[in-house]
Amino acid sequence: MSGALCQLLSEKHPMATERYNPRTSEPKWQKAWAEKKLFEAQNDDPKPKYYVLEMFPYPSGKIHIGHTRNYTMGDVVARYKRARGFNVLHPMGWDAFGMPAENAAMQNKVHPKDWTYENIAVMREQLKMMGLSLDWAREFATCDVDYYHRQQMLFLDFVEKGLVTRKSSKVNWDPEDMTVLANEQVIDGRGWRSGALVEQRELTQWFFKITEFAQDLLDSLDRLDEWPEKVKLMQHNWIGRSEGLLIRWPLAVASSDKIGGDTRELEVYTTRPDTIFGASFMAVAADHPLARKAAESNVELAKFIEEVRHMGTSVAALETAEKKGFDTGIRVVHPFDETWTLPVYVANFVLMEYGTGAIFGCPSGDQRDLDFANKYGLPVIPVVMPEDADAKTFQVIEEAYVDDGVMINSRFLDGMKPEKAFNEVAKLLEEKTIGGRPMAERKVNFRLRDWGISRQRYWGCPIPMIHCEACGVVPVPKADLPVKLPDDIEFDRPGNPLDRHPTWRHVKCPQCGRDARRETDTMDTFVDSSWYFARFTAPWANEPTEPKAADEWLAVDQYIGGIEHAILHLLYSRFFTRAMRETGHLNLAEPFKGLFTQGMVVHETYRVGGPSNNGRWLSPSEVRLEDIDGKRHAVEIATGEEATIGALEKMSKSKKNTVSPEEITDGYGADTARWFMLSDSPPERDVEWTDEGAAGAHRFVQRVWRLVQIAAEQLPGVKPVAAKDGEAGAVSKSAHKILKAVGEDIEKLGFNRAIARIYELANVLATPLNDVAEGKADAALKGACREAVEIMVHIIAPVMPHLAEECWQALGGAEMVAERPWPVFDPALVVDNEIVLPVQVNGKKRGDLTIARDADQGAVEKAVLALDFVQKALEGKAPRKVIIVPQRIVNVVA
RNA sequence: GCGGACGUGGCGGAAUUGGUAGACGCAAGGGACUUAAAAUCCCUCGAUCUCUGAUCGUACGGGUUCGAUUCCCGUCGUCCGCACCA
Repeated sequence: MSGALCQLLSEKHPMATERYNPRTSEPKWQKAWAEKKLFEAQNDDPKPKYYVLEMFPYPSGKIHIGHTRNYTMGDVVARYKRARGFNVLHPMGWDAFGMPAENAAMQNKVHPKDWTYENIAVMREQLKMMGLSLDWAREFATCDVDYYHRQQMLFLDFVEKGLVTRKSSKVNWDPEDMTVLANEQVIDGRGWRSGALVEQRELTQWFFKITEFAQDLLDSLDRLDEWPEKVKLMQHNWIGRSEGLLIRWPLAVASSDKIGGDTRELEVYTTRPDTIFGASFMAVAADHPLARKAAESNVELAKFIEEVRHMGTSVAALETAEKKGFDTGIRVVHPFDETWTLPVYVANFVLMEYGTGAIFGCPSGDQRDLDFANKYGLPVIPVVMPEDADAKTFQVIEEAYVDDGVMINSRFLDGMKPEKAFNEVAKLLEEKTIGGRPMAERKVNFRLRDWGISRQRYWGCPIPMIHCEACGVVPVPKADLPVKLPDDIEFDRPGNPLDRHPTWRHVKCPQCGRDARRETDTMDTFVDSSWYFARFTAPWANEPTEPKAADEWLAVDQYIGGIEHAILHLLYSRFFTRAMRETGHLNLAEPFKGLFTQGMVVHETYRVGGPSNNGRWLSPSEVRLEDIDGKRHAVEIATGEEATIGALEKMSKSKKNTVSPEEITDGYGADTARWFMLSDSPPERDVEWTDEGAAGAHRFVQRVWRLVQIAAEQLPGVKPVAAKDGEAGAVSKSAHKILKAVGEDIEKLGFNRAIARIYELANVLATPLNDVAEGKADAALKGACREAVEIMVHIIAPVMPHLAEECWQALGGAEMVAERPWPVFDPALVVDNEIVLPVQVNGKKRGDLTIARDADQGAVEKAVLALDFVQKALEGKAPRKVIIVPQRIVNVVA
């Protein structure tokens, strides 16, 4: 910029520039929106529908900034879609059952109900301060009797349809507290409270038969084209369909006799029957019937099984533990060789839940089997080798060979490809018989297990079933619902308070009228969150849904939530929608049309007393950051002690690196917080909260306000008109290009890109608006500026709705921006007549070519070859090749 | 352990999905204005060198291509999920 212009800009404008004050503006507009009920969706609205939903929060006590980023994303979409003429449903609720309420009850002697509803009240106010365009009329909490009543109705309908079953499964048992522990409550194999060694226990529990939908849940993934590929892949792998062979290995006669003689075979599921000649051992789960049988006469083995049972139930714990086995002494006979017997081990890495709970180990073709074989001195026979290897010298010692290749050391299979060998083994074993059955059967197996929903806890939805000694398990009649949680409970002892309640569990059997007892298990909280999105479509309904409303609103057009829910919550919801379809509550299979998984908000951590485990964590507000010789230091304000700056981590209470929304809204206002959270970082990635970033965002708020004030004072009554040429034309072209880009970016949830474009528009407007203020603008520039400012106000509105309203009012707008349509760009203004083509020589950029947009390839080539830097590079020779990518780039190969 | 991602200046990131690497913002430095400060405005800002130019540069090492941040193979690092946290 020239010195003269600098001088002009520095001259004081005649008007006083008042700073924008969010503390007065934001509540004012929030009230105005609420009074007009702008965000309450009507089910009978004839406009096209759009359902945007963010995963609802657990009411842990306070909203933190991570929540608000999530909700702001949804809010931007909701406000944008509303402006585009959609009937938008954007509801909010509370995932309100769960363990933390019970923990609070035990620690602080608060009733889980009071604790939860108090938290909800606090968090609702926090959300309201953020200016989210939510339909609060549809709000509910999953712990509302009204909601779990309908969930019990759904449960009974599922029971009737045969979608519910009872079976035995394992839980983490804390022998000291006499209670069931969640996986997260098991730390290094011990109970988090008692410190006692946890053991596995079998309990009869309730399950939803999600496995009946396994194939459909898998196949339907292909049609979810608005889901991230990675989530679909994760679900694909989780469902884990495999085609394999069930092989029945005969027990050696001596072995069979040893364990009583009535067990004569070992059933094994394998996806690699082709490697059957590489087998060197069998391994069964610790709770496999054969293991138990063998342990009856083997004290050492019983001890080993006991040890395995102390590992906790989580797969991660099992698989990261050292691979261990114990030889049962039992031997099986090889299906293709009666003289070949193999040992049967009990192994800690074999899971009873998967397949048949027994495997055959082929060390050369599986790394885990190889490690196991090496540890216990079992033979390693390579049976598949790369096609170009030599069968005589090919060896497997430390590293298993798992790729495709050719069969070796496998008798009649030698030379085949593994796939053919698979079919050959299957065919031959299907023909053989054992105990009157074929020795092998082809079987499709899923890794997916049925969904265990029983929880031995108080704060959850009671399972509406009754146990009668005469009639068995009887459903509570629908007329007797809801089964309400009793309020008078004690948390003075661990365990489930429902179990020891004096009266609650006693009930008459609905069938025979005799004394019976209620089921005291409550449902997994994932059940609550598996259908809340459907309930939002008619939260007033007496039935779980109003099927018409559900079918009209669903699927959710845009669902937004954390990647941590990529598997369980989303898979369970997909199951639930199918089950609700079978029971007539709605009529679709897939609940979420578009899915977006956003990143977390992270913050540095600070601790004093060294980085070791005994350090003391400090919150950002307790720390002063200093810059010494370019190095950042953190000092505890209270003591002056130097604190260690730790890694960026997910905000958590334990590490005290949380930032609450009030810390920003109290100072800068909600719009600044919303703007900052969406700028810079792409929404799917984590965002680091920094004070500098928030301050920068706030500077922009004030900058927009200043620009609008100039326009409001200098351009009153000026008609907004786009210009085609000159300085005014440049303003209009930029404004329309940016308007177009911002719309496209929001559609793609590219909020950070949209924000970068809006910054550009503000930059573009700065000089012309100053010209206007200096009285140097002609009518065309005034009209163009007025139009561009109005565009700017509308495109900031989804992210900074309060500021937009204040600006629009200053510009003399009659209605609120929240009620106004999205501006329309002029297609003629978003294309340029001349384009600048980068010109490369041998793939390196050497200059530009400015040429008419519609110039044909020949004209482009001619113009490029005439450029002096191209001539110089060619040294008078003809180019070997000229690659012209239309509208993109030119590459001259010399 | 298994599964899934990510890695670009001092920092957050952009790059029309194979076509100008570093848009936009933050931080930093310099300047204007001011009695001064804040605020605001302007300029510079990947590295190196023989500095109006050239070379290198997108975690690291290879490969495919006229052209690679983008695709392929390998290595390293960070993060998420693993079924009773929500």
